[in-house]
This record gives sequence, structure tokens and C-alpha cells, in this order.
Amino acid sequence: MSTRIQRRNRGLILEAALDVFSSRGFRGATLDEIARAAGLSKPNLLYYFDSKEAIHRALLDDLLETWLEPLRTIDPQGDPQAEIMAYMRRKLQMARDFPRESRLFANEILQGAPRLGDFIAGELRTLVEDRCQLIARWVAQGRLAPIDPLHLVLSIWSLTQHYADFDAQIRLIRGGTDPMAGADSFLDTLYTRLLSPPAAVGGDPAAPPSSCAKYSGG
Amino acid sequence: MSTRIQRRNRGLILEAALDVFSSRGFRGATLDEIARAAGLSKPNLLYYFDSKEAIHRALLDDLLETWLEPLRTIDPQGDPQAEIMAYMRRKLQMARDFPRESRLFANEILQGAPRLGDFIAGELRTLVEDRCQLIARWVAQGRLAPIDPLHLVLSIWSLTQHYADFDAQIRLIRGGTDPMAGADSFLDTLYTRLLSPPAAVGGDPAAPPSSCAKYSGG
DNA sequence: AACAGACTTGACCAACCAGTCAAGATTGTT
DNA sequence: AACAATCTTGACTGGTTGGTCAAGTCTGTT
Repeated sequence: MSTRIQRRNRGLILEAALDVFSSRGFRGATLDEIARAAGLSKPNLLYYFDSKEAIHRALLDDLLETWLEPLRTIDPQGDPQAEIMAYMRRKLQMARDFPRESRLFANEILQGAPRLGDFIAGELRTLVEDRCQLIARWVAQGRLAPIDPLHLVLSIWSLTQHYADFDAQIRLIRGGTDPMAGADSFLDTLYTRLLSPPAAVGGDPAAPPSSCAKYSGG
Repeated sequence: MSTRIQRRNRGLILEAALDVFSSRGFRGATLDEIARAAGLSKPNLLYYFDSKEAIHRALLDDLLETWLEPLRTIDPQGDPQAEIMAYMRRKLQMARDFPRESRLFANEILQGAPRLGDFIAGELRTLVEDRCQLIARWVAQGRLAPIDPLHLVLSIWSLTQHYADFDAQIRLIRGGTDPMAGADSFLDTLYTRLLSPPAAVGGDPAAPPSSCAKYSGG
């Protein structure tokens, strides 16, 4: 059971901590700065969370489900190209809506994934392998242009999260204009051209490149 | 004038500092750790560099020229598609050869580019604008498929540096196999499909999308 | 050998850090 | 009003950090 005050203050702390951790990394963040941003005293932070580590952990835990969900949503029964385009658009929308979460994640990976190793090597890896098998089947059926499924997935992560993670750089280069302006239509164009199966209708889909072979067993 | 010992020790320090800064970020790195990695005492580090900040600065300064050079190398007289493919391949090779430098840069941008703001808003921005004008001309001439030049450049940065910056994640997902295996041919495929102008030979190149218009004045 | 300049470091300092604690303030309930 | 549970915090601790300094060692030159 948690009180009204607990819910409010835990919320304030996590919100402030997301700001600080995402922009300074774990070691660069200080409890004093989080406390100041949350409008609470430092001992009060530690009344609600056991440690700096625990706050960070709580943020990551919130994040992980949100992170996996769009990948889970890909529907094996749907149209291959439409499914992948929709996945890419969901990820881009997440970069727009949750840029701090993206940077929190990026910070964690950049430092060698010390706290996310288990999640990545476990749940995420399993899910990615499953999705790669699905994509490989679609390619084998000639419903997608021949492509390496894993690199396709990585490219979607890379291209969408880039707008959140490198926001500071893009802002400085574009000087003023919205960093993500034009990103939607660019990525639509990119993945349409990348994925559209060769115009040749019907028959004989080309053999998938060898890099897909390892997934075709599913 | 610098002595033999100076050259050797400055080199040892910068090499060690690159390891530490790239994996921990500026605030997460400590002089003790750099000193230990370099095999020198902490006061000795500060005999060769004025401060922690100065070591970091020296690393970034070394980096910036290397970073710009491939973009400069794009030849306005060359074949458009070949020039951009070659640029992409150079960037991918840099991600392979200098992953720590890429992560050092990524750390800096993630934290809001506090030390690179001037470089990015100045030299880099000017160069990028110039290259975008060039690409926009190529598109207008129908020698490249219609595409937003800035997002094209951003996509190359994103897709190549991703293999260095998110190395830890890719390693954990692939479990053992070389994180960059297959990246070359994937990116070759991607940019070939993205950039190849429509098969229609000769005449009437389609009007470039409006997002290119702002570059067409150069 | 002798000497100056270059190099090295143990011991230290002030500032900052995560986390503790005891004492007090606030809140919800009767 | 009274009381217990919840909430809040100033003052503190032990450990770490970037950086200093005086005293020393090493190196190249004569």
C-alpha cells in the first residue's frame, strides 16, 4: 500500500532523475542535483529510494517494457513491408515522445551495458532472434527485398534513436529548426526503397543472401 | 621543443585517457584510473597536462580533423552515387578502426555537446551545409534518387557510428560473432537501393521534394 | 665528475560525494 | 484533542576526487 504523498514524491524523484541521469550518465549524476531538480532534500530522496543505484534501476525497469513492446507488436500475419514500416514509425514516435529515455538507454550501452547486460543477452536477444526468423521467412517468400534481418532491425534502432541521442548535434547544425523535421518522410522513403520486393511479379523469389540463412531454420 | 620522454609519456597518457573517457564519459572518468592505465602516477599526469579538462580537450582536438576529413573528400566532379557510397564506406571503416573515438564523441553529444558546441555550430555546420547543397544539385540533375540531403548525411553518421557506439549491445545480441559482420554489404545494399535514380533514362528528372529546395540556391 | 634542467612522486588539501541518523514536523484517524 | 504513523531535514561521516607542493631522482651535456 502506498500513500498519496509517496506516489507524488516517487514521481517527482523519477522525473527529476530521468532529466539528470539522461544528460549526465550514472556516475556524472549526483543525488544533490536530482534532489534540487525534484524540489526535495537529499535525505528525503533516500527515504523513498534505498540508493542512487535504486533510483537508476527503477528508471531502467520502467523503460524496458516500453522498449520491447513495439518489436513484439510486429504481426506475423500482417503485410511484411507494412509491418516493418509501422515498427519503424513507432520507434521514431518514441524518439520524439521519450528522448530522455532514449538517451538514458544510450548512456547505459555506451558505458558497456553494465546494468542491462542480463536483459539484453536474455529477453531482448530472444525476441530479436524470433523477429529475425520472421523477417527471414518473409524474405524467403519474396515478400520483402533480400536483406539481412538483424542489420535491418539494427538500422531501425539506429536511425530512429539517433534523432533523440544526437539531438544536441542536429540542433546546432540545423540552427533553430526542429531537429526531427523531415525525418518521417525521409525514413518512409528509405525503408520503402530498401524493402520493396523486385517488381517481378509472381514466381521465383531470388534466394536470400547467405547472411539470412542462419535464421531460416525457424 | 619536446623531449623523447615527453613524446612517449604524452602518448601513453592520451592512449589511456581515450580508453577511460570513451567508456566512462568525462565526469565518470578519474585521473587515478587514467594514471593507472597509463602506468604513471597521478601527479605525473598533471606534469604533462594542466588538468583533467586539458587531457579531454587534447583528445577532442585530435579527433575533430579526422572526423571532418571524409566529408571533405566527397568530390563534386565524381559520380554522385559512387561518391556517397565511398563516403559511407569510409565512415564505416572509421567506426571499425576508431570505435573509442566514436564513443568519446557520442558521450560528448549525449551530454549536450558542452565542449563541442562551437565546433559543431561553426566548422561542421558550414561543411555540412556545403555538402547538402552539392547533394541537392545532384538530385536536381536526376543523378540521385530524390532525397533530403541533410537526412541522408545524418543517416550515414547514424548507421556507421551505431556499430561502434552500441557495440556492447550488438555483441550481447549476437553472442560472440563479430558485431560488424555483414554491416558492409547491408549498408551497400541499403544505399544502393536508396540512391539509385529511377530507371527512366535521359530526360525529365522529377522535381526534387520541397525539403531539398533550401539547398538549391548554392 | 659535476651540474642544470627535466622528470617523478609521497604526502597532502579542500571540495565533493553517497549515505546515516536523530530529532522534529506533518498527516490521517479515533 | 490526542496519538501513531508517516514524512522531512540539518548536521554529520567516511571515502573519493582533482589538484598542489616540496623534495627527490634521472638525463644529457660539458
